[in-house]
Amino acid sequence: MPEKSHKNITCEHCGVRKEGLFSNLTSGEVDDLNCHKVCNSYRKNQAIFLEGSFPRGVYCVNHGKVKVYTIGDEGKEQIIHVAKEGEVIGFRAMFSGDPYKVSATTLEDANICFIGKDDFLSMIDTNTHLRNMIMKELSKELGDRAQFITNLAQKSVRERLAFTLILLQKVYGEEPINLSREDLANFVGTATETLIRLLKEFKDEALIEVHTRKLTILNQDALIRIGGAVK
Amino acid sequence: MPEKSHKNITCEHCGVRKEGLFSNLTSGEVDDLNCHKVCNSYRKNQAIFLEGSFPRGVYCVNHGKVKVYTIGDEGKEQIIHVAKEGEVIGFRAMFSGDPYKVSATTLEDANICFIGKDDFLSMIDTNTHLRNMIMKELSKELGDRAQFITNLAQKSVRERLAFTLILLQKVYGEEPINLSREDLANFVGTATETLIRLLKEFKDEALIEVHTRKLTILNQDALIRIGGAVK
DNA sequence: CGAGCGATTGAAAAGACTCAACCACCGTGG
DNA sequence: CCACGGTGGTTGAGTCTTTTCAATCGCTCG
Repeated sequence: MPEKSHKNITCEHCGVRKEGLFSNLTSGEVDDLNCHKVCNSYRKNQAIFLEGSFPRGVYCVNHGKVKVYTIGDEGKEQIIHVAKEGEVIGFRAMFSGDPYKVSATTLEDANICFIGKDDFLSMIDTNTHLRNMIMKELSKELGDRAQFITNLAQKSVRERLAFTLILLQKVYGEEPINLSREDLANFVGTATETLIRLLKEFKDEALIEVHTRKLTILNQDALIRIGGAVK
Repeated sequence: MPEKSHKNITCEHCGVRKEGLFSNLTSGEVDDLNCHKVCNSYRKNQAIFLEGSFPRGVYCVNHGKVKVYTIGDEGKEQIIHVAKEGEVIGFRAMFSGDPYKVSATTLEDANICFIGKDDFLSMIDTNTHLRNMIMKELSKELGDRAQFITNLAQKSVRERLAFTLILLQKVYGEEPINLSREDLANFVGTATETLIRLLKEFKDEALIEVHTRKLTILNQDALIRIGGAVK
């Protein structure tokens, strides 16, 4: 269970709303959203929802990074996406009628607001703009995953690592990338040991800077040359 | 350019409509759809749309199988999905505002109806049921791709081939699976030679029957044990 | 009949994984 | 305060899967 936040955020003043699904709402719609949401704070490595369970609503990340992943047959995680501030997660399951096909867990301490399924769906029903944003987002993610699939099938681990670092840079922005080696390996789709060896290569080639968990990209162009551009 | 069909299909009598996106329409809605669609026939290996081009509408497969794929950096195809009769393809790009992120090409002679973008979008706007079907379908595909990603990252080629055969059996139904070795390899995500060797293994183990291009599954349970179930 | 494409086979090489050991750091409890 | 245990990170060696390259085969089509 998430613990109650001491400090509730109002959607109106939410600094990260302008980026995501809930941007461009009218002030009435923002009020509506605000009434229906509940703020919760999460500790690092706390589960938000789990594959196989039934969805009760959607989660809007106010602060902190979140990994979205599936568990393979051998119990190994495959990270599909790292969500940042402003992103709404778990809405796919609102429409499919199925239980979650993925799990979500915080990568650091986080503030995440919850909007119940009924409230969310009725907002969608009445708000054309929001609905279009959702469909656009579903479509965008579908395209992203097509590229992810192609990368996994056709690129070497070295290439995929370069690609993943470029992708993560977009998530972390100015801050250094901050993931455990295991999480990074589970995103790239490789063994932890292989990942560590390749990170060292990149460090030796002065493409990245490594401070324990914190990775900084030094030569973005070279990484793009290795891993290909994010489409 | 697709050639004109000699025999137009009417949506009302379309035998494959009941399965897909356009099932459960009122008869008025079916008439509406019928007025806006254009029937085309395609030859085997004919492109329907290409990655990078701008979408003009959606395609409803009336007869024939269609591969949906991306082209990797080295020019190699990665098949993402094989669409069968009744499926609507290319609708993702209706909402994203982007050009196609995937290409689609017929795997055999096919009849495919076209519905223009404006007509399609206005149907969505006015038809809640259709809209819900679309959102459900987008969501379902997103879940499928999450499993695809996990399989590629974590399973061996042998396991992926078994999984892919089970998947393709659902597409081909009673008929034998009928793909070139190269297409099958590009779906599994492996080299053609590796695929051929593994097919022989499966044949020697009496899991499948091979007649040149045509593959029949003899032992479904064993393949599921090897490759895991389709979620 | 010859060209050409798809399918097949063999051999060698490369890439990645596994396993095992070791290190470094951190927080805890004696 | 320090020993202890645990977790996450790192390294090395060996193995195995998979790819690559090259050659051959078989069939269809013009």
